[in-house]
Amino acid sequence: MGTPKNSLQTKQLLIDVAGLLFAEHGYKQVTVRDIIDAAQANLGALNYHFGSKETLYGEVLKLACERDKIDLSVLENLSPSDKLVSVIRDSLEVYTLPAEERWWRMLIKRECQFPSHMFDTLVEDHFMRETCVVAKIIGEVVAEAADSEKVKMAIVTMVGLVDMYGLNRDLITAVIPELQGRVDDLESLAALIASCVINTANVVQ
Amino acid sequence: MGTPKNSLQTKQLLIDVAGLLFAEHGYKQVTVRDIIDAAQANLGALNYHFGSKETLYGEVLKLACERDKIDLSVLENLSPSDKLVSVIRDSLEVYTLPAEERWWRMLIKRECQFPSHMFDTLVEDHFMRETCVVAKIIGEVVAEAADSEKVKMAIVTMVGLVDMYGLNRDLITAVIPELQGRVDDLESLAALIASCVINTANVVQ
DNA sequence: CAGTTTTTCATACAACTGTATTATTGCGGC
DNA sequence: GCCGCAATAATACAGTTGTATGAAAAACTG
Repeated sequence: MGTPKNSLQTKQLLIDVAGLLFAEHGYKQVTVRDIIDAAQANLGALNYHFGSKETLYGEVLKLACERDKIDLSVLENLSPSDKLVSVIRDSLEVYTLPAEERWWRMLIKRECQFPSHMFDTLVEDHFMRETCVVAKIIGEVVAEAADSEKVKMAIVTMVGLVDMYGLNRDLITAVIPELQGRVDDLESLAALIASCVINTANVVQ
Repeated sequence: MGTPKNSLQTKQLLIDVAGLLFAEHGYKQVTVRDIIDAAQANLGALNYHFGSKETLYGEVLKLACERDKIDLSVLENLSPSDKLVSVIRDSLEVYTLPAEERWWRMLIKRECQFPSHMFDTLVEDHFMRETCVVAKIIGEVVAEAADSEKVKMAIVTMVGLVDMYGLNRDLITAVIPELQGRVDDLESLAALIASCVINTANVVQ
């Protein structure tokens, strides 16, 4: 027996498969046997590479953070307000992708729903950075300092609405089926959210 | 042995304790032994009254829906826009209460995060009804029909922002500690959210 | 090719989890 | 006072879970 594939392949595959499963069903709901089955690997392999389920989760979350970084390259040469709409649209778009291509975002949300020992790391290494990126963009649009409370509140509004219209799109259409077309129209949705973000910055004093 | 308290007391206590635990840690994370320990009851009692953990959860969720209904009595004699702000403030206030007095809201959110076999019931028996109540209030404020898509989108914005500023208040202050004062000022927060709700209805066409 | 290291595999194990079983206790009606 | 019913208690059990072990296979090194 023992038909080892490339070691790095197996390790990376385990992380990827675990990420998908953790994101979809939550950490506790997924067993190590679910993971090795989906990865067509062996219990020993998981134990060998990671030692424990918890350690595996740590590596999964680290990968998720890397993949979830905002892509700034597409924003060059855009006006401030177009940058904002673009960032929002891209963020919404993530939720329309098949699960295999967006598990990292889901996983990060799960970590916020059930904070683990990695939560503080997530805040410091990921959210802090991403928040700064968004702050600069919004600051330009509303002509305020990026570290002003107006802008910071606007960020919160943005995240809240992106989560609602993106993450909870199934909930929305379950309760209000007539909105199906609305939540599918990412362009209009992004414009709507952007206007609420700007509105927030204007209302806060 | 066997020092039975009043039967209804024990059953109700189990539901209440289970609700608190399920809401805080999630269904799967809580074991039946956690529940009976916290309720100072016995495994047999749980099995006798409910037969299974899943059935217990069903009763817990049903209770949660009852307790989460919007209280309309405080809204009489208020102007439409004051009604809206009042509903938002009350909804935000829930998240400032100690866990024992707000587990029902948390539990309902958890059901949305990890839908169980009860999800459809939750949508039909709870969300549908609550949505209609809010729709009427918003409809009055923006002078649109309660079943218009403008109003329906405004509801989504409202829920999204209440969740963000309420449910995720710990996340907000972890990432942006400077906003501590902002998320504690429910009155200003309610006004802010209301303005975004109205803005949504105006932007949507 | 030989020797070493890395990786995989099958299996074992103790702890935990939901549920069932059986006996025991308290209470109301006669 | 006693009998039937409702409720509680202690224990048992089978299935699952995360992790450990040791042997086998592959990959790498010289």
